[in-house]
Amino acid sequence: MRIGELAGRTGVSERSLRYYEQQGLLVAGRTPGGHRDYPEQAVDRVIRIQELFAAGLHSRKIARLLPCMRDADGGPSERATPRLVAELAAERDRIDRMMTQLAGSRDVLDDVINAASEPDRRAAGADGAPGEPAA
Amino acid sequence: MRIGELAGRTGVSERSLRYYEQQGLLVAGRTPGGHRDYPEQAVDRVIRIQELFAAGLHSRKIARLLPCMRDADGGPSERATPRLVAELAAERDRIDRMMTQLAGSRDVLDDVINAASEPDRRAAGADGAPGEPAA
DNA sequence: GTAGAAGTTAACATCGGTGTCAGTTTCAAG
DNA sequence: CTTGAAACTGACACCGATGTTAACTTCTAC
Repeated sequence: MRIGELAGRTGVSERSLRYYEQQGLLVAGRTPGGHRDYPEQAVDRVIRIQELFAAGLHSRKIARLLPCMRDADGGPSERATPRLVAELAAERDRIDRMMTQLAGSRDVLDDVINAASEPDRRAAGADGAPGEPAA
Repeated sequence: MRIGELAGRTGVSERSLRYYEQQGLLVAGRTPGGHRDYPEQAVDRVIRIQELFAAGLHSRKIARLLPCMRDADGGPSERATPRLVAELAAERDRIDRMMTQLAGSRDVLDDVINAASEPDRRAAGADGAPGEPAA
């Protein structure tokens, strides 16, 4: 498929797809005229790349990681070097910590959102019971 | 406490603490000489701010959010406007999606890490059974 | 009082993925 | 062939939290 279709199906801009290729994250065939031609599996790969970016990995690390992960495409799947394994373990721990933080922030947001639609307890207790007995 | 101590206790650089104040996220008293003087609760607040940054919120939105969240300090806690609530709900949904993505990426990393320490199954099945029967 | 640690302001740099514009070329359909 | 959509390359801009440096002031302990 061509870059426009891949962009549409993944939600990733053409600009980014070209950037991924430049960084060695994505390989594309070429038509005789020089247009990129992507295989079907590129869709999954692009989504994976996006997820890894979202997880805070940099393109260089992703580039080293990609050949080691066997996705559905069943590629050769290299073995990660001890050095890379150590780096990835650190990344994974960082991601774990980030998930914990995200959960905390999400709860904070929920709290504020819920408080905004509560009936108004100005000087009421923390419970959800109806407000102070009218005088 | 002074900025150095706050930085040490929160793990946030002095630079960032001053930036937080500039953005209206953090209030500090001043000594007669102009040095910042933080209350004890600043520690919790800074950690919250860091979490919200990690969650992808921008300083401006955090600045609007902060007066609406009642933390342990039991501040007045304003009520969020409908507009803000809508924005925060969007942020929360985004955070939820991000958590899902993070979990996916973490699993990918675990996969690669584990594969690197596996016994070697070159042409073996997907199961963990001992390799091919010797000839 | 004095020295050195710690704090202050201001300005500039960085990082890296992405947006955008410009000028050219290719593709596909009439 | 022609024409308009789509793709190509290359360059520049941006965002925004944080690092860093510089020149100066305040605090603290002797």
